[in-house]
Amino acid sequence: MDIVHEGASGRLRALPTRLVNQVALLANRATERALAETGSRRYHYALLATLDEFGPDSQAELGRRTGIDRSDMVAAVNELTDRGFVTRSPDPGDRRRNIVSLTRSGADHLRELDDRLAVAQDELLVGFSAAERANFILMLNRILERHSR
Amino acid sequence: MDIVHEGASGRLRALPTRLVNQVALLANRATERALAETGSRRYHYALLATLDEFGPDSQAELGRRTGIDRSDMVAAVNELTDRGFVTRSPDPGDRRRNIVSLTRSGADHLRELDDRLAVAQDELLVGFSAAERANFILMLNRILERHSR
DNA sequence: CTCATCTCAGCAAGACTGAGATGT
DNA sequence: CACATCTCAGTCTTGCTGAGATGA
Repeated sequence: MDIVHEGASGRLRALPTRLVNQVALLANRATERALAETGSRRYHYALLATLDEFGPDSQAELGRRTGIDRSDMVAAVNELTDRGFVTRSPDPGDRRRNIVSLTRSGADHLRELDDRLAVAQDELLVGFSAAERANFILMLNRILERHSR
Repeated sequence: MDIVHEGASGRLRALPTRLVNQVALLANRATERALAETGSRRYHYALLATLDEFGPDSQAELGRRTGIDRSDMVAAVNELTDRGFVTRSPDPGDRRRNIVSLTRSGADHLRELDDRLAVAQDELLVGFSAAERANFILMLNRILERHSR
């Protein structure tokens, strides 16, 4: 969908559910541009960032923390193991589980993604002061909090 | 994707491009619930609202105003004509064009969609004061304006 | 037995591309 | 000729469902 603003109807310009979608589209374009040459997608970043912060975890738990569906997790972890960014090994204490761990090279890759995504944030929020940006993040988090219970 | 907030990593909780996507997911769920029994989707609403505000228009122009792709416009207009909400007729002045017009019954349907979508907005923005809501809409519109040029 | 985990196959919506036919 | 419009066929990504196999 092309981002329409100038010629759009008043109803549409005042409809939060639509505006959020239009902005999400911009956000995704910026993200895709930022990650284009890395071979990674946003869900790869979510996985690496979560492993970095919480340490090795089962696929099910990673799904809960990142929002990635159990169905899509398999392929995502496969892709990261193929590139040497994570390892997958059976949990000795619970043989249903795979324990996914971040490798050194995965941590390096994560840092590169961090840098590139920072650019995408700046692109999306051009013209926002630090305070406005913080406020925007706050409002989004408030909505998510309200709906996560 | 399940909306994750509590257990998510700090990086992800502070990443606007991701937060916007998560909120868009909530927005879409609310919209789908709201429109579920109407037989219409959000792009139908965008079309009807645009026709109501700007009057009969060609498919190409409707695409520009709503952001619906030329490719998807054909089916969308078909669906609305099948339900009697719009009519499609050749433009006598430019025979490449189809002129799409809102019918009386389409205008009635639009009003019903308006009501239902108002509920979805309230659902998405529960707990927001009128001022906060206006501010949120403003920030989203600022982002869209910055990127539409 | 119930429940959790991992995996696979496949669906649906939305955004988008390429190309052809028609007409300006 | 270049260009705009409408249409069709098909792709890609993302979020999701259902079901089977394994094991706690």
